Amino acid sequence: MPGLTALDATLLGLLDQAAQSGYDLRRAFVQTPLKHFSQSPGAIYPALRRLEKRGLVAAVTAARRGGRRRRALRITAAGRRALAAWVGQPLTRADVVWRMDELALRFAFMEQTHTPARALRFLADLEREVRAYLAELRRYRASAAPAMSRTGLLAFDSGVAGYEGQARWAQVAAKTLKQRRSR
Amino acid sequence: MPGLTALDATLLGLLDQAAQSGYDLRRAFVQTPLKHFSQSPGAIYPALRRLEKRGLVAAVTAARRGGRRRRALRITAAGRRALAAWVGQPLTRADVVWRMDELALRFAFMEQTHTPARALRFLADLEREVRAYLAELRRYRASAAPAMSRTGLLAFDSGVAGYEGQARWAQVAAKTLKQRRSR
DNA sequence: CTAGACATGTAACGCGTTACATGATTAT
DNA sequence: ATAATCATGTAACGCGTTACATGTCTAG
Repeated sequence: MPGLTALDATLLGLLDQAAQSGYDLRRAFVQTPLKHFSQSPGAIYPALRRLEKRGLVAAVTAARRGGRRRRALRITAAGRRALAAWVGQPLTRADVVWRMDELALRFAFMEQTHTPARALRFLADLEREVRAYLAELRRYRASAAPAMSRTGLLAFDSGVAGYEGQARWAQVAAKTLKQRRSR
Repeated sequence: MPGLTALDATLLGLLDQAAQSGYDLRRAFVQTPLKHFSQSPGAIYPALRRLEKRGLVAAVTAARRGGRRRRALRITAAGRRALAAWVGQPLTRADVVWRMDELALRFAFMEQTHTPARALRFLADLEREVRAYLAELRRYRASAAPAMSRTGLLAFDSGVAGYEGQARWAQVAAKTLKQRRSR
């Protein structure tokens, strides 16, 4: 069984919240900040087909309510397991370097698939990995800065600032989760 | 003439700094934070081929210095024009939503292709577009927050914090460029 | 003379994007 | 009757990733 793409996982996560049609899902992508993760029907419909073929989603009795035939989809037990596995993957340095936005998605769906304690561990792992990568970036900056252009250096610093923000966010998010948990 | 991918543009930008071989370029990707933008030879070599076919880069007399044959490449006049056009594209909302990292790249290479005044305009455009998008995100948050899970909301806030950081960075970078310019 | 670093590639595969194509229903 | 909206797709195309395949020079 191959893994899930970020789009696959997002679709599963939304279907886990409520059964709905491909059109509803597409609207959720287009009309909300989820648009960041795709919005073209040429990606969403084929992805749903693949998920159906793998048994991770299934069609529910097609109600037709105005418009054309509606094929509402629901997530299956196997689908929930696949989503949980995707969310719960070990957090690696590679994720931090290449897939930071996917990490945010994984955290967003964590409440649907894991315990709050697990979410806290995710945040601790994230902060650790991000700070380790920050140290690497600062070492690189110290050695390469003299040869870089001004705009090159500023662009680099923008990336560093982004990771610093993520590290801070992980701290604050952990604190928030703990507070809400104790009440 | 089709556009350039981010990888195409990065290769052109590096070759604009110094003529070098595919292997040198690949090393630059693997060993520096450029790794964020790819590192596989299966992407870099085909991209170089395409650029050569389009006349944007050209081989220089192949010196062989240890190892195997080395095909050093240099950027052509057409290549510099293509790079400048890529860097100087109008900055759109779509860039902010889907291609934030490419915007950083464009700014990084801006000193090679444009005047400092143009770099300042880029930063002003960036800040304006990011703040406009932030307003949209906050409107969405206000309406959708009640229905969102705790981790979902926190993940959303991480994205908001990221964009806030970018807006602040654009301000600071502009100030820095102006200072260095007046001295 | 073998191992490893140097240097350049290719083949298979999957996915996403853009652009287009329908068909049905509601509003004017 | 026509336009717009709802709803679901497909086809072409390009690109990137992973994994593999060489060939050459240097160090031990």
